[in-house]
Amino acid sequence: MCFMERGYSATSIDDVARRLGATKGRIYHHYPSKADLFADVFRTGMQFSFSSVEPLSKGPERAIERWKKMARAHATGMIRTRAFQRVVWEGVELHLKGATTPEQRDSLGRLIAHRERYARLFRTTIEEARRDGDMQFSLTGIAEELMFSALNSPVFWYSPRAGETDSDIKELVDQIVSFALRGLGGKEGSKNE
Amino acid sequence: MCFMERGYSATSIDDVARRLGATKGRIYHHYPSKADLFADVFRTGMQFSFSSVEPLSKGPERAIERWKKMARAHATGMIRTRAFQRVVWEGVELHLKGATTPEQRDSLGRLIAHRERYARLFRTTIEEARRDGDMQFSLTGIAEELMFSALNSPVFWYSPRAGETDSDIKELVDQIVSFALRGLGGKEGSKNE
DNA sequence: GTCTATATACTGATAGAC
DNA sequence: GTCTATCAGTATATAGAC
Repeated sequence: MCFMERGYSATSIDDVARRLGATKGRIYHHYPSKADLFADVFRTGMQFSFSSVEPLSKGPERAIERWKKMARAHATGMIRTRAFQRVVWEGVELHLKGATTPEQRDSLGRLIAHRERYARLFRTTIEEARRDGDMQFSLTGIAEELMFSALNSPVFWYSPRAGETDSDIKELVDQIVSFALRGLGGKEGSKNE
Repeated sequence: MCFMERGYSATSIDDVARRLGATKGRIYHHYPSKADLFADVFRTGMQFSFSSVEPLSKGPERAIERWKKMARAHATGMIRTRAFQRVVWEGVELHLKGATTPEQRDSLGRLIAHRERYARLFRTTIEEARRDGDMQFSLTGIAEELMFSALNSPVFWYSPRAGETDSDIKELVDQIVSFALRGLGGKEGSKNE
């Protein structure tokens, strides 16, 4: 499933096949419909994010430091896989509107549940940070939306500059995470690492 | 041009005509293509935002208070016209990718210029606030993107609750603006008004 | 100016040869 | 399992009657 890192929705299934170096027949042999293809891609992407962030939430550091690492990993992932993330965004917007066939309900349901589990990683870590006195807020629904809006935003506005290094991206990510942290009401303590 | 406040892209031109109470012929009599229709709608929406925010940038208050009013007006507008804004977003994403016909280049160019003027309203006001000592940051490109990401975000996550009052929305907007202000590094001074 | 066909092109999905 | 047709539906856009 490593094939598509650029985009398929709003680009036809013919395009997908072409990029894969094959034809539609192959795709429809594996997936009954385009929506199912999308669900699989979406799930793969979510699992990738989850498995890169989840370990960070269990580290030995203070909760706020764990949150910072998680947020950095998330934002960095968004930048690195932005083309993919855009497609996911588009697909979610599309399939959430379209009256999903009843048979695809639980497929969509599982996807949403997975996203919820992912959000919970951040929520519980922030709750710990609040108990540590490093955050003034608990993560209400709105605050959570605002936090992810900031961390996800580079998906839409980032575009690589010529000769950009990894350390440039690291600095970019630091700005994003700092913005979100300050926004949430956290203290921007010592620069670790 | 008051006709569409909900959505037209990804909903066909037939739908637009139906909602207008007419047929395709009329639309194609006024606009040479769907892209031109979109450009006109987009421009109208931008001018609406601009004309509601621009006066606020010229008030007598301290710059940071003007910025707060501007940000509140912007966020409130995003919530109130979220369906429209979603369509605009979708259309921009679509038309920015598609190899625009050379004849529509300057149409798109003017649109981008208008958006740039709008962003400048916020930038100059924040610059003044920085000189007043109320902001630590000047508004770099990244900070600007993050700010608008936060202020625009309710377009995607807000949905009205049953029995929601204007004052509920006001509180919501306050949370959004506070998040953005803190994120930018501003002091969250006295609650005015 | 507005409506009713209709041309043209593209998409998701299917059937059947190999 | 993979490819080559091909169907059916829908979209933008156009031509011509009124």
